[in-house]
Amino acid sequence: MLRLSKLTDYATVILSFMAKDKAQVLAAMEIASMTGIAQPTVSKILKLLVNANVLISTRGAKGGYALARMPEEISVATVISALEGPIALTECSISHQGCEQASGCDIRGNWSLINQTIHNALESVTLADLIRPVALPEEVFIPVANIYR
Amino acid sequence: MLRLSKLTDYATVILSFMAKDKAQVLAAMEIASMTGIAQPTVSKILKLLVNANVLISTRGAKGGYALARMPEEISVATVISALEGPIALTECSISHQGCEQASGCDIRGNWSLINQTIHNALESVTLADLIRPVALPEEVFIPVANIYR
DNA sequence: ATTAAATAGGACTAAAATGGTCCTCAATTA
DNA sequence: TAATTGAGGACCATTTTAGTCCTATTTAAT
Repeated sequence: MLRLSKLTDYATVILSFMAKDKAQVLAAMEIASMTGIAQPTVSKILKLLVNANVLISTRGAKGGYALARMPEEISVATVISALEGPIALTECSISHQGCEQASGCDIRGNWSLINQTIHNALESVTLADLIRPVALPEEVFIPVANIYR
Repeated sequence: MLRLSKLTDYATVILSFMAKDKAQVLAAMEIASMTGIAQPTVSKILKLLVNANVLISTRGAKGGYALARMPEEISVATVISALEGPIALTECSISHQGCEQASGCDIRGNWSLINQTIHNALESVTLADLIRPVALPEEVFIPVANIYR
C-alpha cells in the first residue's frame, strides 16, 4: 500500500502535539496521556526521534523531551526516515550492488528519478505545515472496495 | 522504509520485459524463464495485473498475456496500486472514519496534500519512461550505515 | 548521601503482513 | 479428446511490525 508504519503515524501526532504545546519540555508520560498512545510505545518513538536529532532529551527528574528546532525546520522526510530508515522505494535505490545479474535490472535505474521526486515532496512539507489548520472540504465517504475499482 | 513490496518490484521488471519484447503474447512460463523469477510467483503477479486491467490474458493452448495498452499509457501508480492496493500513506487518507476521537487527528488532514503530491509523482511516470535507457552517473557506493547519518 | 523521577538501550513476544507454493477448475487449440 | 494455459483461491513459512518490559544511567530535590 506504500503506506507509513503505525509508529511513523504516531510520531507525527506526537510531534504535532509538541509543536502546538507551549511547554518546552514534556515527559514521555505526559505525552502519552495527552495523545492517548501507550506510554512504552511513546517512549520508543521519542528515543528514535532523539537519535535522529529531531528531539532533544533531558535526563533525570524534571527531564523530558523538546523539539530540537523550530517546526518549520523539521521536514516530514526527516521524521519518516527517523522511524523507518532511508526513504527508498526499491532496494536498488540504496545501492545497486548485486543488481547486474538480473536481466531486467538496467530498467530499475530509472527508479531513482521517482525516488528523488517523492523525497523532494516529503522534504518540502514541514511540521509547521502539518499543524496549520486546513479547511478540509466536506468529507466524502468512499467504501474501500471502491477504491480498488 | 516507505518501500515497495518485492512483488511490485518484480512486476515492474516483468512489465518492462514485456514492453520491450516484440512478441504480443507471452505465456507465464516464458516470462518466468526470461526474467529468472519463479513461475508460480510470476503467475501470481500476472493475475493481479490482469485484474487491474494492465494486462489482457488469453486462456488455453497458445494463450498468454499481453499489455492492455501502450507503455506510455501505463503509469507506475497504476502498477503499484495493482499490486499493493490504493496508494495511501496513512489509513486516514483512505477514509477519515473513526479518526475524530484522537486528540491529534485534525492534524492528519494535511496528509492528504502529501498523498496527492506523491500520487501525482507516481502517476506521471509511465512504463515507457522505465524502459527508456538512462545514462546513470557512475555509481557511487554508499554504505547503508552512512545513509542513516 | 539518598531517594525519586526520568531517559537510554536493548531484549523479548505476539500479531500481522509478505512471499512463495500448490491444487483444482475452466477455457482454448490442435 | 488430449494438451496447454490461465483463474482463483487455499495454504504455509518467513519476516516485519507493534508493543511491552527490564536494567542501567542521569539528574533534581530533600
